[in-house]
Amino acid sequence: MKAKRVPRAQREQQMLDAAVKVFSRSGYHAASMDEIAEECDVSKPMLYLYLGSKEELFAACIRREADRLIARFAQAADPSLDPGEQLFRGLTAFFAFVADHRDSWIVLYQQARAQGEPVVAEVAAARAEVSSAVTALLRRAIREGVDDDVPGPRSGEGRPDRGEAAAMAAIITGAADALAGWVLDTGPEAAEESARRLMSVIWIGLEPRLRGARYGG
Amino acid sequence: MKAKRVPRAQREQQMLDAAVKVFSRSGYHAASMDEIAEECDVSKPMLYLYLGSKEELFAACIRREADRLIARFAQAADPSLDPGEQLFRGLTAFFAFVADHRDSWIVLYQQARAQGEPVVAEVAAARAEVSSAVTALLRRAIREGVDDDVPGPRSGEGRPDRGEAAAMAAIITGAADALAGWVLDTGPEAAEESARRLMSVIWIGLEPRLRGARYGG
Amino acid sequence: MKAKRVPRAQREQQMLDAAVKVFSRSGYHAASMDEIAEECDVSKPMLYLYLGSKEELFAACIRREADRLIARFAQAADPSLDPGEQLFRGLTAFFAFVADHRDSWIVLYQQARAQGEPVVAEVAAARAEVSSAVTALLRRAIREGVDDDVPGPRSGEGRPDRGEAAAMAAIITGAADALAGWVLDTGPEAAEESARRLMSVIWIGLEPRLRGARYGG
Amino acid sequence: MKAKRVPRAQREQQMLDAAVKVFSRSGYHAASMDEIAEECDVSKPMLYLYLGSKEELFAACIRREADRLIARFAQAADPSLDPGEQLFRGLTAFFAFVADHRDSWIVLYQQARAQGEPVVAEVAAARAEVSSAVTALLRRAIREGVDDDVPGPRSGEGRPDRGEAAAMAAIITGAADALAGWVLDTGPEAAEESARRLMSVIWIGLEPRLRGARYGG
DNA sequence: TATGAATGAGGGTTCATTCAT
DNA sequence: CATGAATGAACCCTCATTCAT
Repeated sequence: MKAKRVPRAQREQQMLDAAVKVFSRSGYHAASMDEIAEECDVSKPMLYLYLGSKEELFAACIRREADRLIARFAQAADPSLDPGEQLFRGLTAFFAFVADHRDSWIVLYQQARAQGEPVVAEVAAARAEVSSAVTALLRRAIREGVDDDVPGPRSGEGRPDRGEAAAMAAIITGAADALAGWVLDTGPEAAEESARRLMSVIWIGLEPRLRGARYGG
Repeated sequence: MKAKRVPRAQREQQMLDAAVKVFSRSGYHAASMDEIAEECDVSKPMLYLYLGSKEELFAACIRREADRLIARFAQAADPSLDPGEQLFRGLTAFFAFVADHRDSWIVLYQQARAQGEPVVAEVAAARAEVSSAVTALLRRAIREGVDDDVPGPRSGEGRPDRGEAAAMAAIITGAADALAGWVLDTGPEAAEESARRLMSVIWIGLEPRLRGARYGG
Repeated sequence: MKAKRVPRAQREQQMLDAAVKVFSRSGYHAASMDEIAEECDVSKPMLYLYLGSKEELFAACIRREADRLIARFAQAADPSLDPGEQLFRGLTAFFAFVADHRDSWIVLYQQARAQGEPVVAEVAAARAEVSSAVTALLRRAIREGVDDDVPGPRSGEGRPDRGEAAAMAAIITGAADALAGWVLDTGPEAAEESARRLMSVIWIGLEPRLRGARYGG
Repeated sequence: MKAKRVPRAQREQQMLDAAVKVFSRSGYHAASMDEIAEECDVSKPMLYLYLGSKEELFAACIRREADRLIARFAQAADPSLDPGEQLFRGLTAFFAFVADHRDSWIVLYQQARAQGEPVVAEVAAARAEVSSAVTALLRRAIREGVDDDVPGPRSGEGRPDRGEAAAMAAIITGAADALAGWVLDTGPEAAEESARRLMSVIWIGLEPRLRGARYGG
């Protein structure tokens, strides 16, 4: 209908905005390119010209939103702080992001998991990046013994090996994702409050664990 | 090919088996009724006669698999045990289920989340049931003070209110789901080992929390 | 609209009939599957179910029509006859086929040549079969010296080598195709008349050539 | 990229060059205006400004290439020579043209035939011009008795009527086209050699025929 | 109980073509 | 002279769903 001239770079962002909105609302498969095109007041051929295909469009969404999320987390988790504080601030940033970008997070968390082979690579890459940020944090914590003046096994059988950090990262991100979903479902609360909730459950157990304590002796 | 006469109840189970397999392999939308019909060697009209529609078929899958999962969990989490042991055994049962019924779990965890409005109700109901099992366990723990001979605030500002148990349940199930996915991706391990991993992070923190301790004071 | 039940084998033939008609009328690219479906009073999904894709449908047309044409030619060119008579009868059969199956021939001759890579293989195979029938005939003629009681170089520099027979076959089939087109454009005539026209130009020169005579000494 | 100012006449030739290349490579329908525009480093609006539409562009290609081909043929077939020599030299020029302008010939011969109603007129006109050059040559030959000192029926029942010359022209051009295609497929050879091949089959028979001889008495 | 035959509807993709600059 | 931005219209293909047997 209206044919307002807009430079390419800007149009692409509009398109991604619309796509995230629609993918979040309907899911990847149920979303139609017509719907997305209409959402950003552009004809379908423009979508294809700029973003290539539905699949590539979805991948571009994932990439953009994951980058944003990671940036927020990384910026908040200042490495000069001690690990617990880092994680707390990172999680606070994460919950703030979810509250601000509801749609982005739904696409990343709910839609991204369900796709088949073609999209999975991009998604896996994005999620891996998130996880590895946390993994890195945990590894640093393990290396440094969390807190140098606290006694505990510096190394030994109980001490979590470096590979286990990945499992812990999975646990933490999974727990954070789930809590974010719960907050979305039950009504908003301050990001700090959510982060504290999670830390209260996780960190209090994680800290001893990092020093080698295990459940069940 | 051949038209073997099979009683209805049995045929329905075959159909559900095939559907779970195909939904897990291709995802809800990408899965076609043709594919499912072929998988269980039945003509499409039979599928529709017995299960109604694609949506209803999916809902039936969710229902059956969720029931199985919950049954396993409930059976393992003997209420006469103390809460920590209950949770440990429940999680062990859960990880064993995931290992045994890979497809079922993929459908429940990865596909179910991504669907749009029509399917979502059934899925929500199923997940709610899982969560409420855990929530119930936590509430009992809170009520009983976890462990009666340990000092701590029986009730007070720090004490988690009954509503918060739901948030904790979300955290635990989310963490368990994520860890299950991690195990599936990185190679198998004993269900007990996974459960211990998770308990090591979660329970050591959860226990004090249940008595009122919070992160950050 | 009408949903008359017709067994598959028969429907497939109807579809091929319609496809040949439409491809001949509009050309491969301009022809739409809708058009073809309507022509044979069947819905598009049936076309795809039975014939696979537009490309495969076209290939199936080529294959069927080429087989028919070759069968007619081969049946007429009784190998017990002498080569000239064989060729004459074969050509007569060819011109009769073109007159009877105008559409088939248009698809084979005019459409088949113009297609890109994907279709080209099937077409090439079909055309090769036609050419090789003629090539075989010519080779036999060369081997037998055409007519044993006529003097001429049995073998020698002037004698066409076996490879050259392929060039001659190309010439003959090309000439026949072109003459068929001319007849279609200028009005019908008896197949025998067309064959005699062609033989008058070609065979009178071909016969000496087969014995080694060349233009330009 | 860069917007070099180029005078119209020259730009049009560049466009036709590019169009011939692309049409030959992809076929008329599969060729896209984008592809053509890119091939000659010009924006699409310029194509439309100068050449009008895809159809007109194709017609312009046909016209230009056909003119070139006819010019080569006419220049070589010096009317002062005797008909056989004329045809031989004309064919040699033709085969040389095909070898030099592979793309042009593919468009003229393979693509032009397959198009639907709108383009067909231009193509028919071009082909008619080619054929009529040969027809004129043959008519002159018939009128002159080919070779005045050779006995034969100057006129009579067997003598080919003037209309039949068109059929012969069709045969010759068809045979030449087919042989050109065969040469393109099987590897290059001198244009003279191809012409001699064709003359060896055709002319040796054509010459008597022009004097009234027919196959089958 | 069981199925081969059939379709309405809609999705992704591409193309020739035109403004506005 | 030259173009980046934009679109209406079609086309190929697939799917959930239903008759008629």
